[in-house]
Amino acid sequence: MTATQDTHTYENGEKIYVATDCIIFGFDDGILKLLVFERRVKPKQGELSLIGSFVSPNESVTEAAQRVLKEITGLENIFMEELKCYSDTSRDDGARCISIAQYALIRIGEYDKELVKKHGAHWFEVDKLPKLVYDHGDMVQDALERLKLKSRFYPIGIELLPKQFTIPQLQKLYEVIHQKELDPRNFRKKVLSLKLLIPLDKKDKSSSKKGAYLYKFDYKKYKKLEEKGFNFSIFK
Amino acid sequence: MTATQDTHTYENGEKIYVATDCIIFGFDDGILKLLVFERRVKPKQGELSLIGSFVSPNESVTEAAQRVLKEITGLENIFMEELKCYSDTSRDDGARCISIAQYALIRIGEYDKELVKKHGAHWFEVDKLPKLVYDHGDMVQDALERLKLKSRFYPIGIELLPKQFTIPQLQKLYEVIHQKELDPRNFRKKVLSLKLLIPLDKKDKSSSKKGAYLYKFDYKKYKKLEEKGFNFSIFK
DNA sequence: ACAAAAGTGTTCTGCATACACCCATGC
DNA sequence: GCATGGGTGTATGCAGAACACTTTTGT
Repeated sequence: MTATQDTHTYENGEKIYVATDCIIFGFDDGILKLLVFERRVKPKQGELSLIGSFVSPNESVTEAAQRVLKEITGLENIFMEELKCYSDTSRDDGARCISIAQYALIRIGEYDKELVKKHGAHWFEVDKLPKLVYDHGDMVQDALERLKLKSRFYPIGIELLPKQFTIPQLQKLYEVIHQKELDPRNFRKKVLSLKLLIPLDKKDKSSSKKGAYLYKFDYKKYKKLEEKGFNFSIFK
Repeated sequence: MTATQDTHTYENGEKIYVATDCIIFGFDDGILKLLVFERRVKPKQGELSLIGSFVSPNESVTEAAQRVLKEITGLENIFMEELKCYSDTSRDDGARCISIAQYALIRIGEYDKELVKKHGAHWFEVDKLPKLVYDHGDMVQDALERLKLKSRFYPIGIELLPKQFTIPQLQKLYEVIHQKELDPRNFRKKVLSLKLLIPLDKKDKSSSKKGAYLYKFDYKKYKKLEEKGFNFSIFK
């Protein structure tokens, strides 16, 4: 047993492999999807896994995750947050390895399709997800829970929508994340009352004949409000 | 750069020291306290740090934290939750080391005083906290934020109170955590309306002449409600 | 003309807020 | 008998929940 007093002396420490795995969510026309990756090499060749990497000695865990994300999707500066650390001794069948999982929310229209294809990654609907290797399935479940919780109080769902979006689109997103139907009148009222959507006087006609007004999210205003301790909740 | 496809092949992985640090909160008669530890050995001898340990190859991070907590306080089966991973390359001045911080909430009357003394640990009031080594100060700030957030929606504050407690005690706890005065009538009404406190027909006279009724928290009932997706919030 | 989705307004109810007084007891 | 903290009740307002109809336009 490593004696408590000895942290930061290193003598009693043994090194461990440290990895990060990314749970990459996308929202495609009413459906929540996950970017997973088909393993091309042994072990577990042909099986599905999250996209991950070892953390190298000259980068933080966050940097490692950002590197991975860029490598696969070409995207930078996107929403990504630490989920939790997976460290069961039995989680892996090789050497001892812990993984700090991160979940990312991307706009599904914006990633680099060539890169994704090149790496053998595919989008799967979250509710039709096949088995993933090791504890990656748990990671996805935990990430879904987190998304559900966090999106109630923080506008992170916005990161999954195109920069310009309609209110029905936003509603559908919340319905999918929370697996719950919402009343369109009350939803609209609540969302608009927050005064965080900027109307654009443009319509999106892709999903109806009448067309729905486009909005964009007022990041600046939200940031100011957040600093003042502002807090909202979409449902009770 | 570690290629993404190679996770779980280990060839490209380099090992890193993995530690865990515990942010141990206690609530002592209206004051929120933190258990910190005076370093007896070099480096940083005499400075204050959180209690931590390296994670050994045959234990999970959680197990390591539980081991540390037991070693220092004698306590087992207490509330502890992962906070986050601290992994900046510059966070330490020795070898590369990441730390997965965990915060724990203990009943300050129940720990083993001999053990704590033996290890050179002391309680400090959180708002009079001296400088801690490395990024431990950040960890404490982050833990306080988390405690604030989580205690609004989950009854984790209970873990800081004696098993039998009064409503004024509970209120004081919330006031300290949220740094906000609460109306005693409304607080009482809200708390009792949840029907999660079992009245004990006993009074605690330690803080008033009249004495205040003692209650205990109905863990079983809460667990059932939680499974059904029940959700409360102490404030708006 | 009609189907399909977008958009609008009102009522009701419950919960958070604000607020003032009596109670029990040790000193 | 008085100071100290504990305990109770009520009025108000706001925000969430429930709910039905009109608008636009492509076909």
